[in-house]
Amino acid sequence: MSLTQLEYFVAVAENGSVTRAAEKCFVSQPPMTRQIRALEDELRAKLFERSTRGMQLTQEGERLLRHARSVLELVKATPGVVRRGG
Amino acid sequence: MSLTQLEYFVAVAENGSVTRAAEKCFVSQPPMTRQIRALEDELRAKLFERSTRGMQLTQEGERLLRHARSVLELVKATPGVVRRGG
DNA sequence: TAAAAATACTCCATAGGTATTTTAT
DNA sequence: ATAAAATACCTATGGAGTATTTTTA
Repeated sequence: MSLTQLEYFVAVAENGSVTRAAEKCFVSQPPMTRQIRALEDELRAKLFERSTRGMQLTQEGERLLRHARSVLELVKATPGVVRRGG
Repeated sequence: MSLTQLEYFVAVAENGSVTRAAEKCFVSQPPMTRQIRALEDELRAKLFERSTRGMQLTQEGERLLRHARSVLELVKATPGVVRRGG
């Protein structure tokens, strides 16, 4: 698992679509699709239902979404923690 | 910042030495040295004092150590969160 | 002078890009 | 028929290895 995968995952969840998430993240669609699948493979969990309308979170995906946001928040706080304590 | 960098950083902090930390992590010493420096560069913080006796955490390093452990704990909990909720 | 970290370089794994195909509505 | 995801293939960035040099106690 990488922080990039968590970022991509949150973006797809928030946009309901790999295509739109990829635009927001300034990457192309295929790498983002691959990272999402790699994350699903590693966690042995189906995170989204796919359709031509986009990507719909599963129950497991919903749980990962909350958790991933916590991780990314913590990471984002790192520079402040290092200088000012936390 | 990457999870690997945080793992390497914690290993160096715990072992007081890049050389020993590298052995524990089954990587060689130069990559680990480089990742630690990259982390210092990105955070614009000196994390260790270097000497021939090894690496000694600075104040900023001490703060990062606590924080990095939190991040890695959270990441480690991910598979459980996804299946059983968290 | 001996230990540890730092550097130079090479190589390879993998992340990302473009083009295309598949799928589902 | 179309809009989205998935796949195939290629490229390039960066992470890791070996050999060596620099540093400092």
